[in-house]
Amino acid sequence: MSSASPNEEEIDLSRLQRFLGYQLTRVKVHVHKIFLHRLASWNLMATEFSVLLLVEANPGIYLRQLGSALDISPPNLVPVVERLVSREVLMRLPSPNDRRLQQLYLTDAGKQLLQQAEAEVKRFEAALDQSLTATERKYLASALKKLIAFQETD
Amino acid sequence: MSSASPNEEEIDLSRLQRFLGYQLTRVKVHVHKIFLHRLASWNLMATEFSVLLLVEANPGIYLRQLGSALDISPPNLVPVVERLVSREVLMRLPSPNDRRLQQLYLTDAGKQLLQQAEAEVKRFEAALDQSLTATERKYLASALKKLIAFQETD
DNA sequence: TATTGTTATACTCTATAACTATA
DNA sequence: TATAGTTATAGAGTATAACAATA
Repeated sequence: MSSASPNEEEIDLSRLQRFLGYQLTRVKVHVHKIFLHRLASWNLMATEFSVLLLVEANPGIYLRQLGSALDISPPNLVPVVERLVSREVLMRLPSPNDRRLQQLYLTDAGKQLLQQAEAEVKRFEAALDQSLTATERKYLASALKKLIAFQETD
Repeated sequence: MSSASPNEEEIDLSRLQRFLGYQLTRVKVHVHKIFLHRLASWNLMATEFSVLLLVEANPGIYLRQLGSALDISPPNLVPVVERLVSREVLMRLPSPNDRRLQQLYLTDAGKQLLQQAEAEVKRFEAALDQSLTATERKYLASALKKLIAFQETD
């Protein structure tokens, strides 16, 4: 054959791959896809899983607290909470002290859902961990901690 | 004061923070935000920057090749390419051998834009690198390489 | 038949402004 | 006035089905 299929030809990715930002994006997208596939049985997205986990760890948390913990603005968090309330895994109860506030709690169904989903996530995380050496895990953790604290200098 | 503002109260993030997938997502989002802010002067988004870089590194590349290199499906890549063509930084030329194919090239304006943007990205990447130790850089790189190759076992 | 690029569509995520009800 | 939650809206990313032109 004189002309191969375009997809089989060699593409030079080196100029892009040397950027840490590019690597982080690719890894996040890749890991996120497998994560979603694992959670698909419970019809949960990553954000929804995080919301359930944080509400169980912090019963009575307010929407704004949840949003700042997850870096999601209140307008963007409302539909997520709304979906979970509709599924009856999350409850919104008005705060007795301040009627502007809504306190969030898991329902019994929500606790059961989270228990199963978290077990699956832990299996996934164990597999991820096992793909790395102890040294890689150690310095990956410290590097990620520094990168999350990275701020612009100018 | 007997009741503090909700946002000032302590939220327990520990159950979430121990997950590598959560850490990766948070770091990616954080670094991506600063990256976008740096590129804002050139009115470029991360995907657009990647497209320009890959096209310059691979003149005449086809849309499908570009898409598989960036893990973006053809329907989702078309509007990105369209925007860049409208800005006259990217050119689409029909392939002489196969009239279904469109070969992509940078215009002179595109080359100039990329040169400035890439210099800015390199400054950003240098600052990122400087926030890490040599050991962290080394094992972060090898860990990310393994994670991008991670596949589901079942 | 199979493939490239494209159109259409829908859903999620993100970002901003403005509204309501409470304080 | 200030704040919590909400509504509305728009842009960007992601996913799938289907189409026309070409091979």
